Amino acid sequence: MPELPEAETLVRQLRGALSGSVLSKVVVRRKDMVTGGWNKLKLLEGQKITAFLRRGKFIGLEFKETEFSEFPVHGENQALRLKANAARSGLILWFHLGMTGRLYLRDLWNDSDPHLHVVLEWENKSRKLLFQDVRRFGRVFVTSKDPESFPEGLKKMGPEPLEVSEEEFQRLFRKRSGLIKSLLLNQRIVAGIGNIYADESLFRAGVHPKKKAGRLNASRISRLHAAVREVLSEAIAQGGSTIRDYISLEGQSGGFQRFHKVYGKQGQPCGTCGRKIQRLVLAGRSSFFCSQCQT
DNA sequence: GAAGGCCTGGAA
DNA sequence: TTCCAGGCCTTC
Repeated sequence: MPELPEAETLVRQLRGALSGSVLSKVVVRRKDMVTGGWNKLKLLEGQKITAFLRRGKFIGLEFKETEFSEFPVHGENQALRLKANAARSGLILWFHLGMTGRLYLRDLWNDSDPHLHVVLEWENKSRKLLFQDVRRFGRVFVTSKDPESFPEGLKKMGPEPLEVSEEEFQRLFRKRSGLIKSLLLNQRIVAGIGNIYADESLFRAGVHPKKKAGRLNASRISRLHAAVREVLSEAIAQGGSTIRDYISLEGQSGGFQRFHKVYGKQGQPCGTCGRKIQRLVLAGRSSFFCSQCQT
């Protein structure tokens, strides 16, 4: 459920709360939540955050070795040399929140919480950054700054929907045989859209979720492009949507769920035409739509 | 293109 | 007790 607007909200709040902070301690409480070697997180201890990134639904904290430890490492200690080399190019700590992942700040953490997987402590800061995930669909991992080192999911991700031009958007969906909603959810085509914002965007664009993309004419794809951008921008302005699990860095709920027109509203009247909102299952997920307004 | 599996808590 | 939520990957 944390989709692009929720990730963007968290990134903005992280930027406000942790800019320039030095990571003093990493506690990995559940190693299998970290892909590609949990001990790589340990390399980040002593490093300073230099940038806050978002790509699709992924949240990235970019680190750089602090000035003191930037001195070249002499001697035969391989681990230290590797650490120094890695640090020189810059490392990124990535989070994907899956469905129930949470990233938030707290002074204290509960050692008996089985869902608290990673704790990050900061120099001169009492608050810790906690990564919690009940259903464990989320992931944490470290890469270098070089996109070639990114895992497939990040490397092959499609363009950002808030940046993609209309021409490119047309190209992405034109002549495709797949169902439009499946394609919207496909991160390799366009990044960051999940079930909620796919349904809301399709409603706004007046497009039925089971419409084959290739059957949409240019003006309808154009309308969908605009709808996606509007829905995502408005959701960001509202701090995302909280259906059940999502909370912001400060533990607040999002506000955009109040503006949902179809998601989760099966049986309720459509705000535009009054017909009952319907639900169908597509690619294993619920799809909510208005059969009158969406064709 | 569909379906199953991962995973858990809460609803039916 | 069973079912359902769904991001993402694998398998058919």
